[in-house]
Amino acid sequence: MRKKRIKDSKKSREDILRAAEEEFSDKGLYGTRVDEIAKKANINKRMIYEYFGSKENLYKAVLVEVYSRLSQIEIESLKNEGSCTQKIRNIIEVYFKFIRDNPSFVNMVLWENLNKARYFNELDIKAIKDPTITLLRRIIEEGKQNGSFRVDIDTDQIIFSILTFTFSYYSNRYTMSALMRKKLDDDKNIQSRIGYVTDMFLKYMSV
Amino acid sequence: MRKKRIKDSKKSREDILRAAEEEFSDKGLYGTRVDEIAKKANINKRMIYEYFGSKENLYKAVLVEVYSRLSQIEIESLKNEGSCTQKIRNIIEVYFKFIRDNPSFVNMVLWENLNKARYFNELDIKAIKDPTITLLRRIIEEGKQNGSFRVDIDTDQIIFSILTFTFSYYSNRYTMSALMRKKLDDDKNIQSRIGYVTDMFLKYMSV
DNA sequence: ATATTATATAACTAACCAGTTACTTATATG
DNA sequence: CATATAAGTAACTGGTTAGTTATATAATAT
Repeated sequence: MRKKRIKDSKKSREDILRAAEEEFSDKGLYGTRVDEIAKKANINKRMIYEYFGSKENLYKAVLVEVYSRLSQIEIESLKNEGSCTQKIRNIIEVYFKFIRDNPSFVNMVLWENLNKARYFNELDIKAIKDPTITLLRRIIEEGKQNGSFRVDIDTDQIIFSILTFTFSYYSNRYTMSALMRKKLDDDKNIQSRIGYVTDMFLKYMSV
Repeated sequence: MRKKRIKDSKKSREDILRAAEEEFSDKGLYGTRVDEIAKKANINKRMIYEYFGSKENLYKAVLVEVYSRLSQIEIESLKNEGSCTQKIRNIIEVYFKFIRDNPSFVNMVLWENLNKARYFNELDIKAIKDPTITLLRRIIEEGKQNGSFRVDIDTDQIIFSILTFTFSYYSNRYTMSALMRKKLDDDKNIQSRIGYVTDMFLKYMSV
C-alpha cells in the first residue's frame, strides 16, 4: 500500500524529474513507461501530465538537467589557475571523472545521437555548452602564443579529440570491455587511461 | 494494394533481414515495430515468426550480420603489405571509411552499449572480432621489434585509441556537429580528420 | 470557520502491438 | 496428374500504454 503524499509541488516535480532521469537514461524515450516513472517517483501518473504536459516534454526536461550539470563543472574547472599545460591536464581529468560519476549523462547523449540529436537541437543545448568550448579554445590559443604549444596544431581537432576521448571511454565501455577483456570501469584502468591520454595529447601539442 | 509474393524462402529471409536491419538500427529493439518490418519487407508478419522465431532473435541475427560485415573488411585490410607505419596508416583509413559507409553498424553498437552489451555478449561477438585485435596487436609488436615504434608505448592503449577515434567520429556526429558548428559527415571534414588522427598516432608511436 | 484553489487519486479509454490461429495457394516430385 | 509440403495470407487475441476524466482532499486567504 502506497502512502499518501503531503502536498508539495516543488518536491513532486523534483521526484518526477529524478525518476524520469533514471528511466529515460536507462531505456530511452520509447522504452520508458510513464507508469514506471510514476511508480518510481511514488506519485500519481496524472501529476506527470500536470507538471510536464507530456512524456516528450519530460524527456526534454531531463536532457536539459543533465547537460546543465556538466556545464557547471566544466566552467568551474576551466577557471583554475596554472600553466596552459596544467590546464589541459586538469580539464582531461575533470572530464573523465565527471563522466565516470554521471552515467545518465553519457546515456542521454547516446540516446540523442541515435535520435539524430533531435531534442538536443530543439532545445539548443549547444548554447549551454558553448562557454566551455570557447574557454578550451582560448586556453589552446594562449598556449600557442606563449610558446607552450606548437602553432601548427589545429585547435578544433584537439578540442574534438579531447571531448571524444573522455566521453567514448565510457560510452563504449560495455562492448569495449568485452573486446579488450578488461573491466573498463575499474578504477585502476581509469587512472592509467587518464595518464595515457594526457601524455599523448601533451606530447602531440607541446613544442 | 500490395502485390503477392512469388514463393522463394531464401529471398524472403533476406528481405526480412534487410528491412529489420534498417528498422532496428534506426529505432532499437523496443522502438521497432514488427509490423513495420513486415511492411518494409513486403511480406506477411507471420513469415517473420516462421523464419526467425521472435523479434528478439531477429534482432540478434541483425547484430551478427553487421559485425560479420566489418570483420571481413578488417581481416582483408590487415593482410596488406608494407611497413608497420604504412599498415597503421592503412587500418585507420579503412576503419574510417567502413564506418562512414555503414551507419547501421554504428547504430547497432550504440544500441548494444545502451543495452549493456547484452546481446553482444550472449552471441559472443568478441569471438568474431578477436582475429582483428590479435592482428593489430601483432603489427604494433612487430613495429616495436624492428625499431619503427617506441618500445615503451602500451599496445592495448593504442589499439583502444584507434578503435575509439574512428568509431566515435561517427557515433557522436549528431551532437558533435551541433557543438562544433561543422558538418562532420562532410567528405572534406572526414578527410582532414583522418589525416590529423593518423598524424597524431604516428607521432606518438614512432621512435 | 469557510471558500477557494492547488495538489492528489483511481479508474477509464482508445490505440497499439507481439505473437497466434486457421486457412489458402504455389511448387516440386513420384 | 496427384498430392505433399513449403510458403503465403487475413484476421484475431490478450495484454500494454499514453493520455484523460471525474472526483477528493489538504493548504491557504479572507
